[in-house]
Amino acid sequence: MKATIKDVAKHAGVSTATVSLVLSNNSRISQSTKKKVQKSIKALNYYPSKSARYLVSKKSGNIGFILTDDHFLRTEPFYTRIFLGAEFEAREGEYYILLATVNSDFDHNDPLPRFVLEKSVDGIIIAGKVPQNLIDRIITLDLPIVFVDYQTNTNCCPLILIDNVQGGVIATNHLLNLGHTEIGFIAGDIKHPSIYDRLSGYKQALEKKGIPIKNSLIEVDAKYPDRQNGYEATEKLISNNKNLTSIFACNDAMAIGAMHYLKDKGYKIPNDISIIGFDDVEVDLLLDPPLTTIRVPKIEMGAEALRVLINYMKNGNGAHNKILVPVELIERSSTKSMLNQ
Amino acid sequence: MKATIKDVAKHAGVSTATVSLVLSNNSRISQSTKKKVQKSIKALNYYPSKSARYLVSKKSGNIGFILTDDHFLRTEPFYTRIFLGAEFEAREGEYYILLATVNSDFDHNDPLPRFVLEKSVDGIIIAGKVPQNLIDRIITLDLPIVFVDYQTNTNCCPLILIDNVQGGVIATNHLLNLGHTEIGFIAGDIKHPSIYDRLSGYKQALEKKGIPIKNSLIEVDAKYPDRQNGYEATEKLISNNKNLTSIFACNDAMAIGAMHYLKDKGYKIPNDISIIGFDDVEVDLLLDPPLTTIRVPKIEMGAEALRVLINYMKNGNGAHNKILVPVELIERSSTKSMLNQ
DNA sequence: TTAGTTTAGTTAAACGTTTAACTTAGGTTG
DNA sequence: CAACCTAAGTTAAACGTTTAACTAAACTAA
Repeated sequence: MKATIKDVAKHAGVSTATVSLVLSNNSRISQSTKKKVQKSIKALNYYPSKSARYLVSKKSGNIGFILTDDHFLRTEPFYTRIFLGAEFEAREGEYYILLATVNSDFDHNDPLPRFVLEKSVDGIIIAGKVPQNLIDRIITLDLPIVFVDYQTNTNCCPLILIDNVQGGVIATNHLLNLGHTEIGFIAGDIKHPSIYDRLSGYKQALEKKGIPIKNSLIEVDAKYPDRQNGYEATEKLISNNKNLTSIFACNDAMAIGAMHYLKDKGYKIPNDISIIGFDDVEVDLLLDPPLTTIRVPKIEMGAEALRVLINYMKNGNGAHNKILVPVELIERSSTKSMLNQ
Repeated sequence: MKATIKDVAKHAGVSTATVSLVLSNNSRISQSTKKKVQKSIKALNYYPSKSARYLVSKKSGNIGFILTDDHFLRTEPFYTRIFLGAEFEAREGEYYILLATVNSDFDHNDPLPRFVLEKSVDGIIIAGKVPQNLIDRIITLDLPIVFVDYQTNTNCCPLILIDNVQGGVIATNHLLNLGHTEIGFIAGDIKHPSIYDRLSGYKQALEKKGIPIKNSLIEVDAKYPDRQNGYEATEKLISNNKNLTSIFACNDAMAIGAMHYLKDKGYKIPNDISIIGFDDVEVDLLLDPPLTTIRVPKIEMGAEALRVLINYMKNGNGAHNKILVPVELIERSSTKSMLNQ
């Protein structure tokens, strides 16, 4: 049978309160007693009952993690990594993470995730774009929430965001520095804040160099930034821009689609056309050529989200924090200089 | 403030015991009282406190889900789907699922997942191959466990397995029926029971047709069944078998690698060589040509694992159950008949 | 010496359920 | 009509913690 605090107390010859105080590292307990109690805890393999503990503290010890199921099931693990980052961070801590996926067309009579209905979480992480009406409903519950990789209009909660604008600048500058001036930009879902920001970065970088922005170089009509749409966007891009020498894809999935299209049509990468992606997903390395991209620290973002949430829960501060996670250029072989040709 | 059972009892003019009995649908309560209480529950938006409930029942209400992190992060979502299947199944039920990933080189002084140490789960699902010493240690805890998609030598727990032998037979028969006789088999990690079984199916099908099994057609030296190894295995296979007309890859990832190799070398699929995979992951449809494969019902397996576990936990039976989940042939365009050429 | 302070604990109530044991009012039997 | 049964509840203990309030001993200061 599982040992209880009473067993430990008896074993150590103290009261249960003392054991509890040792557990919470209270200074009222002498070193010698503390040692003694800790020995008993070890000896009996005692772990405090969460239920009993949370009963009195009125907490649940759980944190909810919400995202849409298609994000969770994305072919290239992106949100899965963010989730795992949170999981890693929670490993040593005192919280468990409960995952819930919602449908991406979640509507106002779909039920909220069970853990929020049942109030079994003390805080929530929302990852990626989720339906607005989900947010609206969840926000009324006044649970601490942090958003990761999604910027909502509600200015209520800490935000952990990729520095997308800066990423767009870095990617575009990389191509500019290589001597490219005809740089295509392909994306899906331009209303998505992240993608919009990447495009802004692209524009900023061009403007700074005094290069005019051509609309024909910007292909952002796809609905979703996946491989298939990358393929098709590239097709349009190429047919409208005969002098194109490089492509900045809003994410790696679209970049991969672009590579497929170009290969199919006999273009050599990077000799004919350079490609840079965004995200840095695992397969990039397996591609031929390996894809130059902007690395997003996914695991780290998940961990950061958890840290920020816990701090927010404990101290109540940081509600308006907006953390921009820096990105970095990962130079591989899909981009090449135009200069020394 | 959150409503408690006392609030409900007061609101409905009954005792707290009555409310509790209504909650558990006890027949001792009259219809009229039941209605009244349910109304109060709704009115107060009452949800029973898990902590209080589990305190007395000595349960945790949680189920642990364990897999290795590289499985969780597989490029093509496979275990992620199994997990999601369990999550879907748990949605309406009374359990929460706690995920823990372990390192694939987990060794005997790595700590067990926190939820098992802290005894915060009532049962465990183990998905995919995990290190044996993890299993050995976890098994001593006498928690109910079910394994999904992994067959361990310990004969202790319900098993949810893909019918890999049958899958191997179906895949091979498909190629045989199309007139192929030179069928290559590529795999990684042949010690993995699933892969071993798929090869068995391959052999069985050939034997049944009276076709001799040639070792040169079987390429199973890779360490892990991923794209890269699929690429390389195909290279060896081709160089050793000039008359090869078809390939059965042990999974889709290797099949995709094989397709890359063949395309790189100028082979036409399926005209020159037919390929069939195994798993049915999402990208198969995006390939050119779309990949013929053996579909594994991943979501369904996860759901089944949860159902079996819950039944095992509640009724204690089925410890030696071994559920073979049937697979089906998904015929797309990467395989083609040799007959009418 | 006395009153006050500090240290290192202990006591007991409280958290919100479940459930075995009890109660009470009406039947039903023989 | 006594004895028993049944239906529909109620009472109260128990689950394993935390923590505010208390205590007792040892020390300190005047």
